[in-house]
Amino acid sequence: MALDKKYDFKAVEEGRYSKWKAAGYFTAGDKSKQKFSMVIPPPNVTGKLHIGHSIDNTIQDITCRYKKAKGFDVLYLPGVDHAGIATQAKVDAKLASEGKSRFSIGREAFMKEAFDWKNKHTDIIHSQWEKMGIMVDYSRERFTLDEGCSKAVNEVFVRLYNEGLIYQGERIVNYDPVMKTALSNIEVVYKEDDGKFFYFKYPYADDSSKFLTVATTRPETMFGDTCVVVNPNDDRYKDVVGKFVINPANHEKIPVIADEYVDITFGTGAMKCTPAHDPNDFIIGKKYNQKFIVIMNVDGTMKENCGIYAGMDRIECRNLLVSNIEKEGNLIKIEDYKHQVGHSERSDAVVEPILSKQWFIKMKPLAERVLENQKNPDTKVNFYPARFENVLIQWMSNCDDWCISRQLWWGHRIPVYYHKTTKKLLVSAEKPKDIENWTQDEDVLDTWFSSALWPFETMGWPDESSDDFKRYYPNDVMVTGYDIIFFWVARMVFQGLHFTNKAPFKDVVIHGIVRDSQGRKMSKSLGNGIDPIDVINTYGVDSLRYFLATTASPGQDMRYSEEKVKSSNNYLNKIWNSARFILMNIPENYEFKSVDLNKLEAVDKNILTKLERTIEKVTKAMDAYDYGVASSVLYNFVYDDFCSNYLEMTKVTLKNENAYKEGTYFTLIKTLKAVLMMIYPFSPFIAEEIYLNLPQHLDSIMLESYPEYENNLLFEDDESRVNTIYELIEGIRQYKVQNDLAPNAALDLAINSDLKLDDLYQYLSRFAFAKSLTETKEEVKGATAIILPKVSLYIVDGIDKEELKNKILKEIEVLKNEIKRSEGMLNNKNFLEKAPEAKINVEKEKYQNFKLKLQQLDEKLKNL
RNA sequence: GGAUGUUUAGCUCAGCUGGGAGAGCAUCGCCUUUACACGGCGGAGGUCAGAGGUUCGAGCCCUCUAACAUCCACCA
Repeated sequence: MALDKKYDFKAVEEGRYSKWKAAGYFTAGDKSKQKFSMVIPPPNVTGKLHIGHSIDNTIQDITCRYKKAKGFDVLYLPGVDHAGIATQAKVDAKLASEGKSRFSIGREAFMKEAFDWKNKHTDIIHSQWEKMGIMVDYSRERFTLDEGCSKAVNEVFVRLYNEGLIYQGERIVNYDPVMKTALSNIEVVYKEDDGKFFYFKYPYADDSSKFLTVATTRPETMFGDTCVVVNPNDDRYKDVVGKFVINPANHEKIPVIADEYVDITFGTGAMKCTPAHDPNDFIIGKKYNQKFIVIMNVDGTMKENCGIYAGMDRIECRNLLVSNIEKEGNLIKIEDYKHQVGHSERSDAVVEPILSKQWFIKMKPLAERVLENQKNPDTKVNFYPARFENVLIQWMSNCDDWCISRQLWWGHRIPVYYHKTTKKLLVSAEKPKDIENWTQDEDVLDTWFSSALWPFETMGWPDESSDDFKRYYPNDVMVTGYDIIFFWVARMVFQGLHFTNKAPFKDVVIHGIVRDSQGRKMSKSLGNGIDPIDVINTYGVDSLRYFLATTASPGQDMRYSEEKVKSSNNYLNKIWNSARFILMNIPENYEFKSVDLNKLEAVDKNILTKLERTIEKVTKAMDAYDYGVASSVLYNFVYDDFCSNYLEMTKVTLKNENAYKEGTYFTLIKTLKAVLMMIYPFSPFIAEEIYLNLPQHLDSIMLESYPEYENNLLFEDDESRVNTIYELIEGIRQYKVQNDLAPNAALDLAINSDLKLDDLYQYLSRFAFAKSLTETKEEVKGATAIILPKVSLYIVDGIDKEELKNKILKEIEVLKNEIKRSEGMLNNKNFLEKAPEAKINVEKEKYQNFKLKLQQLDEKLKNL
């Protein structure tokens, strides 16, 4: 078999994935091996996958393919997330475009719509996984709303409730008036908005000629005000504390109280207090036994207790109220004011803090368990890079209780039932038998509630005796972006510890996000997103994967760069062509078998030695999830050692009748195979295609083992002798360029060396166009010398000019500086005492070489 | 206000536990040599943000400063 002249990624990738899948290579379950498991972060069923998913999946798949090649039974478990708010927003929008709403069609019909949506998008996601080439085990695919996950969710809810860790409470929560649901604190994103600061007169109740000035950004909440608060140390207001003022919005009498919370220097130092619509005011309200007056509906319209404003939208109300207060002469001024305003992460609506009854998880005991666990080196979760552990610890150290109820339809219904007549509350995983007497809680759970259980609910939990749970839990690694540590990683860790007594995974590998070429975040509004499918169609998935895995260092953001994708493609083409060369040069029916290592040619020993070192370094980096380092070590080996040096050399040995060619064939195939295995996790398609053209291949590279480091293949003497040849060739080439000689100018050479340089002339004539090579025991006068440790090579003709003299002078200058530096070090007592001996010896050797070279250059200069 | 990250060649970025700075792209010169022009050979280009300090030795460790970025918490 022979490879095509050009690496055609389309031909290479076409149909390959379905063959792998059909052959069952993605299915875990080989009990003879040690297990390695990971779950995919389930993508939302809201749309198609973007390049952020691509980097995530690429790193996961590299990890899995590497581990599989290293002999593990790998489980890479796929699935999708129902994505409560996000999906419901999409389905709501679809219904709206058809002139319908979820309320007009009812819960059942809505759920059908939503499931249709989910199915359609799951299909899209599947086709994208296929395009990305990820080896997920479809036989174990899960969905966060499937039966097993629902069972796990109910179990967790009930147990946490019974343990007192879930409670129902009336508290200020962030309300999204567009989606009409409560949100957790981390679903609120703060943005700087242009707002207004309104200054109002609050006349004294007993003397309308006097007033307090109170400033606010949200005048519409004044209907819920119960008092005005000033700082007790604020001299301006000492006399008014304890008196009453008139709320200019509704003309009600409210007291002025004093509390140190108020910042004297901010605004006017007098703050209106709305206990039901502001978290800080809520605390003050509790402290001073205030009423909690809710004045806004969940859709952002004003309640009946707002007089003429009842039913108005909050902003409409604000505008009208301000102008009415102005008419009454109580508006002092309006200032422009930039401030941070909370927006809903999903709908972007300005969130309203509203007092409402919701379900919460009590975080403190759960978080403390996480913090405790991180102190134990044996059971802690290891972050790569390590600094991200701080993000977890910091958040766990001071997080608020988690509001888990959502006023949505798409999600896990809260397993709480209210008795129709007795009003008794029942928390139960199973529906009550006399369901007709009960009403189930209308709310669903936060999506992240089920996501938090993902690492174990997908493996059979709560049935801890299930095969997969016993074998594959806990997971070995979790790969995800840093933007999701709070939302997901932290919650998986505390739920895992609480319910399985184990951290859900040993390692967490954190990666950054892909930005556009200018470093901006990709977003719909900017329209700067890169569709991975477009990249795959242009450059192939192997190039995209290589690019994504190798462009950024761990945890760091990266910029999308088409040039780099292209250069990844060039690299793969290079590997393709090196393979093509090798396959062209081994005999037709060559059988790959071991050979007599002692008889190997020096150039073969040289590359085998370098290969072993490469395997060692690459493996070490792969084990540390450091794919950037692994790939660059391999890259340098492939380009410099393998292609530029070794393959060129074999052009000589393969034509040499006396050479041990069996050894060269062996070395060629062994090295190529190792290179393929090392590139395979990154770019599996091209690796497979070439692999299947090797002699004695298995059915697929997916069945092949990763190369092991073998120290019986280290031939250090031969390695350094051959390196000397490479250096001589390089020196002659430089000489030609510097002396304006044609690259193929023929030269007479003389050599003085103790080294056994096998077939040196062959190599020099082939790669440096040597006309002759003679041995000499002394310096050749008037010739240019290439001086290496233990070798001097003289270029006898091609003679000098003034330029050459200048060059020598320059070289002498450089050498003198080196010698000065070296002498400085070697004369430094501290260095000699404190530096490691090996380092000192290296420096001494360098020094000797410098001296020798200088002496020879001086000679040469004299002879000119 | 708290925290983290970044600052290295024209551009985008590597640089592992401190021991004389690398890659890709771009650029210059030469080469169509039967693996590859998606290439080969050779070159040019860096006070490693700044200032101190530790060390025999600092891009790397410590302190401070500056710019940029991100996250968390936020005063009505």
